Amino acid sequence: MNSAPGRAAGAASGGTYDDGVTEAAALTSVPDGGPDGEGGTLADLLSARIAAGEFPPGRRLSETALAQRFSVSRNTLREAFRVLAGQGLLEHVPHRGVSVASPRVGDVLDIYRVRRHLETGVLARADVGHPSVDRMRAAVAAAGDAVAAGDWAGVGTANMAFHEALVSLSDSPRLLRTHRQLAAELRLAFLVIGDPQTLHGRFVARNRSVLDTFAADGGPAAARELEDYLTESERTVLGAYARLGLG
Amino acid sequence: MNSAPGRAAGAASGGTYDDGVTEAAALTSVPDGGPDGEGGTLADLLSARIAAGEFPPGRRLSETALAQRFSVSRNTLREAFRVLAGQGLLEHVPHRGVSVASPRVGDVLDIYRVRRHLETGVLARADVGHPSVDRMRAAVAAAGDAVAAGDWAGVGTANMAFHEALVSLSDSPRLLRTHRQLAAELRLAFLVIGDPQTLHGRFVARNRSVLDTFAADGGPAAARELEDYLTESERTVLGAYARLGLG
DNA sequence: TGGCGCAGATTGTTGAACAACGTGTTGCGC
DNA sequence: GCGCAACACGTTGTTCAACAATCTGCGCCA
Repeated sequence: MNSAPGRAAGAASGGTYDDGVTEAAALTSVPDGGPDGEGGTLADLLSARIAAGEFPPGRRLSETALAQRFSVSRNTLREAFRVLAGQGLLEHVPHRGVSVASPRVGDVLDIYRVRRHLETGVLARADVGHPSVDRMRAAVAAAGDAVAAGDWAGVGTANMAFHEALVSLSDSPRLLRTHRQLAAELRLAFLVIGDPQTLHGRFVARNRSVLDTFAADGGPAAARELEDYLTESERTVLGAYARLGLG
Repeated sequence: MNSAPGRAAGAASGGTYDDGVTEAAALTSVPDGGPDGEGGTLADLLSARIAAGEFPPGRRLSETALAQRFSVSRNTLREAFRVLAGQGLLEHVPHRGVSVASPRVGDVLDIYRVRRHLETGVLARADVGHPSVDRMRAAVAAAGDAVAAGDWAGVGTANMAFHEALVSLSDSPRLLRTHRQLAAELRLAFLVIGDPQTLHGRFVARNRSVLDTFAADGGPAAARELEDYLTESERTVLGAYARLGLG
């Protein structure tokens, strides 16, 4: 997977982030322990900015420019780069710098393969009375509200919260960590496509349905439904990639 | 400075690594592309040393001491720390430094849970004609040779090669990456116990058996056998932990 | 047109310095 | 003696300036 410069989405060119603006960010370097939110570390801040689309996939990140931008030293920034590269959010090529990862078709295939493997396995073995079921329910409700409000970004985060809660059914920190990384990478793929409505809008009902099946008929039945759901989602993403000429 | 007096062997237990010895390591910072081996980056070098038991689990790693030891700057070392911490090999507590991760019982449980989930799932869906089957066979043979030679470290690496080849059956880079990290963490647990013969010796025959079942009866049957195998391995590790008073 | 070499820009790394934080110790009061 | 606050020390966090190593783009020449 050489770093073919993902010039994918047209959005890449527009973002002139290199205007002389410097942001003074309050970085504590100590995790604030909050359950969610962007955290206090530079890596978390960068991660949030990437997820927000401020640095589109494929964008090259200059050390000096970004260091000035965030009012940190190059060395500190490089440490954050290593963390994010380890999470698959950044691609690091020695002597050629880092750029925001730009998932290719092969990556999308792999991500969905692992997601299917992971999520269906968890759901099939899960206990219907697990506390995370409430979180799944809350996420479904939040997604519904967001849809009603036309807040597609909110739909996206609620959708991700649903699947994260689903993986939490396993009570496995490592499974959850792996899934978080997958979700972050997948979000990059969504940014490549750049059409949140098509991507997330159709699946809020499916989330609810999976949850209902889980409550009524148990894990294995819900897992089968989830597998179809994920495959359809994969097809949607791949279709969008093909339409963009990234096949 | 290029002496490199290789005092490796036997240094494991006492581990007074803070004698003024400085090792000049040839670090290229560009991955040498080799399929195995310790690679050229500082992070890879550190990782190999940790795996070799030179820095035992729980050991605190002083920045200035290690930087001198490897003849690198503190900043460079800190970048390597971030990489390894992202892989779960090091624990990083802000303002308190990094130490070699020391898996607790809960970690062992989680690692084996994920391994079962991952490896059995892969094996159940795998194709009997997959090229990695040859690698599995080679690993089994290598393990047999190592047992015959009494080379328990060799048995351990061959065992790990077997399971890595098994996961390769999925053709999924991300699954493979996750498994590599799990294996690295598990190796730390083995270092905590420190009895390679008991841990690896018993399982070479089981590897061969799983492989034969896979070839003869297909993936699902082999997966069932593998699950029992992993559960027994987990029990062995947990038993050793309990015996050490780490329960 | 196509390859060559050079200059500029960027990354990789170093060393020193200081700030911020944790930790262990000292000394005091009780 | 015991508990507790102030202090000194060591370590980590971060910055800065500099240089080496490497990549990239451009002009040049055949």
